[in-house]
Amino acid sequence: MEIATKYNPSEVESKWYEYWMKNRFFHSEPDSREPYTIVIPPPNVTGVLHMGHMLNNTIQDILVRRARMMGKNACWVPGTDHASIATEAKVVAKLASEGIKKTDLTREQFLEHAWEWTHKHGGIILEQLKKLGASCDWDRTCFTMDEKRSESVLKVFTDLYNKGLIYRGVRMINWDPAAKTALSDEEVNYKEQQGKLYYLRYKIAGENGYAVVATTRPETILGDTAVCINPNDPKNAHLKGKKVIVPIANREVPIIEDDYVDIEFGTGCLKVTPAHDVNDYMLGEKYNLESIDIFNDDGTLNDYGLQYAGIDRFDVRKQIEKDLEAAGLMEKTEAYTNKVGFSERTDVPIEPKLSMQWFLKMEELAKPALEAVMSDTIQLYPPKFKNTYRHWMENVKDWCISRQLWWGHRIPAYFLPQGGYVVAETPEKALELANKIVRTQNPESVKTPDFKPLQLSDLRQDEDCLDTWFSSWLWPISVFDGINNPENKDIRYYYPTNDLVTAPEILFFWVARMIIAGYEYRQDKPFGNVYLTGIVRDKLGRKMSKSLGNSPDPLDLIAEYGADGVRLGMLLTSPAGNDLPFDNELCIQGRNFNNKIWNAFRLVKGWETAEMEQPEAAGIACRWFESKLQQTMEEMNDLFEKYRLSEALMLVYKLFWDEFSSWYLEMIKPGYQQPIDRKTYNKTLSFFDSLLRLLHPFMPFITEELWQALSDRKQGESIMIVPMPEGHDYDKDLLDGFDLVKEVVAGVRTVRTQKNIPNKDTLELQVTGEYHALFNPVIIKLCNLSSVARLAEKTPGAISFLVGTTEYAIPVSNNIDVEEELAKLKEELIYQQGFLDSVLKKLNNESFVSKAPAKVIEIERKKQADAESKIKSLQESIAALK
RNA sequence: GGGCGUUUAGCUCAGCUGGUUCAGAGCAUCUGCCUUACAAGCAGAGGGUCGGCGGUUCGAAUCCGUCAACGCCCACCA
Repeated sequence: MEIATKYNPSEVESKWYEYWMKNRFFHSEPDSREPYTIVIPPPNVTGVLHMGHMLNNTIQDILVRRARMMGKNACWVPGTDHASIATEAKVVAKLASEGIKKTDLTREQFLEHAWEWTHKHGGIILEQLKKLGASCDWDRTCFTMDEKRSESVLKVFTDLYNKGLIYRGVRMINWDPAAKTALSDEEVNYKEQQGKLYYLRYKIAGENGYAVVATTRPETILGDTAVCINPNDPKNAHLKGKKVIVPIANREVPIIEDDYVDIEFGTGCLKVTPAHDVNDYMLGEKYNLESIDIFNDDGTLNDYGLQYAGIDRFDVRKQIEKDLEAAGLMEKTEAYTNKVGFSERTDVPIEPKLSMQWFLKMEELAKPALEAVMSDTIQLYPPKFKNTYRHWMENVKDWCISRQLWWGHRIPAYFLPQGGYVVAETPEKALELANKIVRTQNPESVKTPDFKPLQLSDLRQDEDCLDTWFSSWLWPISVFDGINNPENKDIRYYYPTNDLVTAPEILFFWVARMIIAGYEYRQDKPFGNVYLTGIVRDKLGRKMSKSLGNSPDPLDLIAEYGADGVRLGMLLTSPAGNDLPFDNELCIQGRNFNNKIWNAFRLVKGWETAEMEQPEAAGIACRWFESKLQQTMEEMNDLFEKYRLSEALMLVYKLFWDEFSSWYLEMIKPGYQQPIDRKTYNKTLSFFDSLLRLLHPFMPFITEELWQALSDRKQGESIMIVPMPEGHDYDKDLLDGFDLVKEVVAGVRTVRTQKNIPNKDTLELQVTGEYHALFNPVIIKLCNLSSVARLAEKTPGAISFLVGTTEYAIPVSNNIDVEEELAKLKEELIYQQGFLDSVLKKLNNESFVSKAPAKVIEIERKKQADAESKIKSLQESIAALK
């Protein structure tokens, strides 16, 4: 059979993915086995796969595939997020490109466009995940805004409202006067702005003096309802208890005192405009100040703007500066740089604006969630995030859950014509509640003949949507329909899930809130472990982003290096929580490893077998590799438990490349065109099988391809559903002994390289000192020796090296460079003597001998003896050469 | 401004409660090889005063203090 010398991933990947799908290997149903569950962090429904997804989903797939092979009933639930802000922004942009403004559409029309967009672009990302090899249970694919998830969200909202945890309140939001919409904090970009700091004079009521106030926004004075000083500020103490006149508005406002004011800033005197500044709003709340909104939605001034009404805020600023100067109320201006928030969408400065929002009380809800992480009921990897988590949870603020958007779960609150509102899961239930209110409010009118109960059309549903996270926080429960049907068999079997793999940026937005929801709605954690990945960066350390254009297209990478190659590339250098500086170089390394495995397979499958005695070297090799395999598996299990996946990969990488390919296969390899004995051959196939299984979670495609070819497989068999190799005891002494063998072989090879002795020339190896003959056949084979001779004294002039305290020597017939050899030996001698000195220094130090534990002293004595023995042998060699 | 974290070879990282020759791994680099699985390979080699300073200790990459640089999260300066 001719097999290409290079592995070609594109030929095999789609074949095996289809095979897995056809055989429904990814699908899970509850059964008697132990479950292993992961829910995917749902990507934005209209998103495309980026490098962050690659990393994240590679890790999840590794965990799921491994769990499956460990005998668990593994279930990885995929899905997408409606991502209200991001998706709505995309739809708005798409409509804009067609000349349609959102404001020209009704809500229903807009949603039609949004759904159309979602159906067209939604799920592309899930198809892309298949290229990566993701073994998701696609039958369970969910969407945060599909029917069951929507029902869950409304149910939870209603429930929390009924528990008194949801309330309405006024809050500052970011208003985009160009788009006439509210923006989330994430959609605001702060930029440094060159501006002015204006010092304005507010006349003190009934006196001649002025209070001088520093501001960057003189146009907002029309909304001023107080001036604030710090109570500990001596220079403004004379203002205490006074009132001042706001310029132009000529409104008398009080001087209030609060230590929020920075004495050092400006004049230490702050104008308070509760309607247009977040901090001022808080002062307004605290001191019960009036709030005067002076802006229209488009950023022009309203009637409170007096003569400036109808003019844009920035034009007013210029005008008011002149007018104040003219009135002698402008003390001075200074150049000033401050940060101004700009709309990500329209790039105009945002305007803080007060608006009525819905909130969720967090304090009580957060308690069990904090406790769960602090007590390690839920483990964070890496654990350093525990601190961050605690800090946030201890200072948790109420969650503003409303968004001024159309794309999302509409808030199930219904306003009654006569005022007030009801909250219910459906309009019908809302109507029922509303009529109940009507009846209790007005028991008499109900009895009159012309009483008409409220109709659905009388109710006006709240216009706002819920924050996207208000649906995704239910994800681990809602994907199993555990909100709507709390006792169904899926939720009871799969919940709590095992591992969550996500980015640290959303630890609070998402992870913390899922934990909260888990305890509130299942009285249990949503997952046991949280693996926090790093950020994928480019070579220059920049975050990969679309705007920078520095992110490679994952699908191009897969086409170039194969999915397995890219998976390895992602994982080779990414311990949990660390950023991943991505470089194509890593994929090349991954691809090369694929090729290495491929070629090892070619070698093994190319052998003919014959009935013959197993060579001694092969027998030793089998015993040794058996132990090496066991040892590595033990170490891998340990690393997986600690979620140190990169290290686990590196371990199996070295096991295959170094131990198996470079050592084991070289030891058992038959001579050219010679057959191999059947015993060794079968053992080798079984090793290969084990190695493929260990590698499968990391590189599913090539391992399936080779596993299928390793022996005759039946239809429906697959490496992804066979068990991981069983671990058992191994021979530690054998492994230690072999480590010495490696050093001996390396020593001989070094001699060959240095003396330019071709491999085909047979050499004799002489040994003086402690030595086990067990490995002789192996050493003879690997080094092409004629014999290993145990001698009291080596041949004079032979080239020697030390392994431990044993001296090895190779007699060479000619061209030995005595000077060079002497120099080498002398250098070694100097090192050993230096080492001996440092050991003796320790041993002669009385405080060391008296204070150090006996065991440590014992080790030092051993070092001394070894060094002395080495020195003796080196001195003998030097003498012999001379 | 508040909190957290990082700093070990050219790069990315490992080094657990201080003590086996502890200064490591992979990649990259250099040298020699197209040796009958693999040049996407094989064999060999070089490379770090463990960020600086100070302290504790018989002994510090490891513990403590301090300084510096970098990163992240949260809040935001009128």
